[in-house]
Amino acid sequence: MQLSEQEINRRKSLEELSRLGIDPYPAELFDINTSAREIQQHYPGKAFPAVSLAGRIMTRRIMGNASFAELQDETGRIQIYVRRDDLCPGEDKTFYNVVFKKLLDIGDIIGITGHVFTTQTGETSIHVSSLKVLSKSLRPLPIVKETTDEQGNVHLHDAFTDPEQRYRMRYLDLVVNPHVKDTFIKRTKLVNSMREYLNAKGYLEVETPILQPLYGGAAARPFKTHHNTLDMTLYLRIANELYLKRLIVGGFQGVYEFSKDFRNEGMSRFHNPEFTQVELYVAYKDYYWMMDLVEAMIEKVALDLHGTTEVKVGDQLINFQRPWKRFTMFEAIQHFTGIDIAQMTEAQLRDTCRQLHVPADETMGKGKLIDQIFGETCEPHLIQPTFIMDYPVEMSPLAKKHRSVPGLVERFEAICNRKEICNSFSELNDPLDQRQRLEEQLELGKRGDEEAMTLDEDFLRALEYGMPPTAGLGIGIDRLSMIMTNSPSIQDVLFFPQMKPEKGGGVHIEKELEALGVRAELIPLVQKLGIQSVAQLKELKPTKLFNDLAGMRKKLKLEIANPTLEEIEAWMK
RNA sequence: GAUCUCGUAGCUCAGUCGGUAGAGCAUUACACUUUUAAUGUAAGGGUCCUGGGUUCGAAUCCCAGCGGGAUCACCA
Repeated sequence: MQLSEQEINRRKSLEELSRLGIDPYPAELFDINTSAREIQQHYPGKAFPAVSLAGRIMTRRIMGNASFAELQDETGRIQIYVRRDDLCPGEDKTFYNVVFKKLLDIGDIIGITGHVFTTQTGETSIHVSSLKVLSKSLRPLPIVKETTDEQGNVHLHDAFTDPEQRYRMRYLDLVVNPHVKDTFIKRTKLVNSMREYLNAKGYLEVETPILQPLYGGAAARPFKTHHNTLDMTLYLRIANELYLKRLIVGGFQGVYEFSKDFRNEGMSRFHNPEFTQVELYVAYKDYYWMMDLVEAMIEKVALDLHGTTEVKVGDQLINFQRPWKRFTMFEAIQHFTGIDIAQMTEAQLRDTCRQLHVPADETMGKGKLIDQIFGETCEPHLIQPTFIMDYPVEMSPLAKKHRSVPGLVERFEAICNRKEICNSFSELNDPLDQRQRLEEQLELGKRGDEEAMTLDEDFLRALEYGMPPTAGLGIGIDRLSMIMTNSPSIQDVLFFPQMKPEKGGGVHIEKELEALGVRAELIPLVQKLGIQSVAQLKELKPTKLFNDLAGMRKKLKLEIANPTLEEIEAWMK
């Protein structure tokens, strides 16, 4: 492995610590009796004569025989004041002069004891009486500094902002970018808030299979895997709808599940291959009832997270206060375009698309055309939470037919900040109608629609035994978290968003090169040339590699013998 | 998949007309007993993403590729 100068320094410090009899990774626990936040909030109202806390060193200001450093724990930062003669009351000043000043670095984790006081500059600080190394950090931490100008604005310096680095190394992002932690804490609060709400209503939180023999409940391409013992194909679920409905058939009155679902589709600012939904099914209810529940629950979430129903998202202020605006899809289209499409035939809808400059093609049926017009002309205007009701039947094979309007289903979505945040129906519980709709989906599948639903005979069997009228709901937790935390990308609300694999970096390359007969002293040179695999090496022309290696040796001023061309040709075989 | 854009020190970024590669922080050394982006002095650190082309000469201009980001398309 190629170590940077700073990494080498830190490894040397590590050895030096061991030599001085200090275990850089001690096994025993370190007792903590407070936190940075607790001290910051309660001092000086409350005295802290004997604190013990632990955290990571984030800044250091060393001045001779006294030093300041900032310690960061889970709750925030606090300054510590370290004096030589406190740490080393006797003759031997090694622990301060060598261990603290030289062998510790930014990023190291230490535990301290001491008392809280206020410095001359007014900063609440801990006067350290003892210090213990808890974990030595071997890599330099990207240091973010902040200053506050006269207007009180905070400026960041050397911010760790590269999105790729932040997502790949979320642990670092969390250490150096404090607001990131807040986002994820809010996300968890959001889930807890919903869970409280649903539990208070007496609904049962359940778990259903992630590995499913048939994928259903949504229209999406699945991830496929294989079970060895059963020798069968299994799919990662794209939704859990069909399993939760089976539980309603089984007699539960309300069931819900926070579920990771998986869809093998494009990735974007709004799409990650695995994402979280909460799905809820309640017997003897319909979609109007569910609208009331959604309003109430999301309003509570906003209040729990922000203490108000108003949430700032980008430059919009979104208000989740009940009641939300309600439109049928036709009303929304009429509202935003002035055109009433309720009675239109397919041909008329196609004309309307042309008139409104909405892209449409010949494969689109009536339902798809309506959805297209809505998506193009209405969705971009829907900032405040709005319910859109009554969708074309073609697009909703699991929703019950509308009680009064033919061709529609009893379905609604809540749109907020131009995006769908939930989807809900009066669930289809007529087993014959359901079979027919799924068979239509099968037809679509045969015609090449990769997202068409499959036909799950066991699910239909369950419906045939009888499912009560039921209202169902799915809420995208990631999308809602984006809104509730003012995050522009789904990657900001996922700890570890899916990324392309990192390039190269195989640890075994050194051994493989050795096996080829490359001299040990030349291996770092080969790596320095950016060669990360044997295959890559073998693609090069021997003469080029020869030149490059010689050049690199010269550049690095290494006192080693250049490889000969014959030597290199031998590697290539 | 398309378009735009970026790639320079560990980090954040300058780099003029094509002419010896820069700053701050970080690192190393020394000084310093209340600092807070500590300070002062000194030092080390670079495949200027890769490959090709133009040129006496390329971080800089041209072409291709790789990687990242953004926008769009796809995503009931």
